[in-house]
Amino acid sequence: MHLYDSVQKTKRKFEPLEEGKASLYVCGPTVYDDAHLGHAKSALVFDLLVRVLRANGYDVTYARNITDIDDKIIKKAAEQNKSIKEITGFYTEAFHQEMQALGVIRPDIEPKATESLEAMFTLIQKLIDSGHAYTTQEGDVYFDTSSDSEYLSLSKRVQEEDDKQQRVASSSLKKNSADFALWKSVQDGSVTFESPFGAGRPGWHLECSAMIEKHLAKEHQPYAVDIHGGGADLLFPHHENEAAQTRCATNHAIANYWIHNGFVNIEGEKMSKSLGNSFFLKDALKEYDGEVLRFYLLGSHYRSNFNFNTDDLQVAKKRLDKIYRLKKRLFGLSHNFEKTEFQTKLLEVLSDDLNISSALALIDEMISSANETLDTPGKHKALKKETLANFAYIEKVLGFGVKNPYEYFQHGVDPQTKEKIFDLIQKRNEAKKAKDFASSDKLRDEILAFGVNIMDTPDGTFWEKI
RNA sequence: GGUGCCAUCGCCAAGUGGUAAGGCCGCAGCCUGCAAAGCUGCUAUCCCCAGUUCAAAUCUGGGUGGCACCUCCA
Repeated sequence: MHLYDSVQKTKRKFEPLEEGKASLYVCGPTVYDDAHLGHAKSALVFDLLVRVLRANGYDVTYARNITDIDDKIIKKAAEQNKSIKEITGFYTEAFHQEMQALGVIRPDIEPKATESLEAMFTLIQKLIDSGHAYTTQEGDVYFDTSSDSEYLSLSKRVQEEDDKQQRVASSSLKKNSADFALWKSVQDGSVTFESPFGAGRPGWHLECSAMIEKHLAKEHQPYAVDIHGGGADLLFPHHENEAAQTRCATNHAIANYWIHNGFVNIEGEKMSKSLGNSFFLKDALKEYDGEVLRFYLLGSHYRSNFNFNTDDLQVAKKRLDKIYRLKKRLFGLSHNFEKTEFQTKLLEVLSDDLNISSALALIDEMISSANETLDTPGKHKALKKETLANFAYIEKVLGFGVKNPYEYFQHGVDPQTKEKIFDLIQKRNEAKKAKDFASSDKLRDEILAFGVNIMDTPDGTFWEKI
């Protein structure tokens, strides 16, 4: 398996610390608001990575954190006159539900900042003891970036030359402008956590380093985890700082491989609150089947920037439809899991830095070929079994085609409408039987008005929501 | 200003040295009462210029045009 390492900027063969095992830590959401399409993309990318690693036989330990200590959370709680826990609990639950709708598998470990404070204290103390951190007069603890000769090696940035000026300009008590808070002292009585360094709250970057040490890191390994992932924007400063803390506090680097997923833009514009075009996942899920969103968001390479627009989403749906139409042709048949050449090829392209486009091309070719054969007379028993086994593999590795095909095509249609459609189809079939095609075509138009396509097959008339 | 990424058919999008995958749209056809679905066939020489090479979309140099990050951010 090969993965593009966004720090070394090259594709590297994946060689885990322990043979047959893989550990993966991904930066998860800060739960102060609804998840947007960017969160979805990131979660989906690492979901795919975990699935492909597992398909390659790795015993994967997958951790994705929940940041539940944050200024924005505290602010929101104050605004809405709610407790921190109410806010984080609500958005964590919403996040979980939305992830489930997208078919994202739950991480093996989902650490929360509030449950990892001890690990953070340990890390801070180590950094203070080793001279990599200092306490200011205000009671804040900062990481001393000048004490780390490898600082900025991750993001390959050049140290700012204007440190002196900035120190004069700001009233900050930081030694270097790049220094970042490990612990922020809070004296105003707002939400605080007790610590050996006084009351306050931890710095964001520290959370991930601490959680990795607590849950994944092992003694005598050169790296704490095999793979560390997150959105492309996290490389600097978040991951740079994480790497610095871990490097200076422990005797290992934080990660061997770095994976960063590309950003989601909406209709060509960056998603942001200030632009007002934030596309919340919950809104998208009201309109589209979660699996369609999964298929669409996963449909182009994880590293490229993704331009979300509804036209492309419709195109993606059409492509996913093809999987389900063939599944309808095979509905009700049983199969054994047999290994096919298709599956080998599929895993091969996915193992090359998650080449989803090649994978989809293979799937389309497999579908066309199966349809072609099924269109010819005969029972095609072997082909059907093989195709079903292929579909089972696609479900497992890609999470596509996991639903009942009939239900999939009825997404978003309420029971009353279904009944009406059913009645109209009955009437149309009667008209057809009487060769009253004028009436049957008129009835078909009525059905079409519901946004529903119908198709006559040897097994009867079926309908699909367009 | 610093750092980095990208530029392939109308649209989406693979391919990092060996002569352009796949999907959508379009056209022609098979099937169908007609459709829909399915199937078949057709449709690009890879932003520009120069270079390296037997061979380049793929490497090098120079342009042009997009984009991202630079301590809120998946």
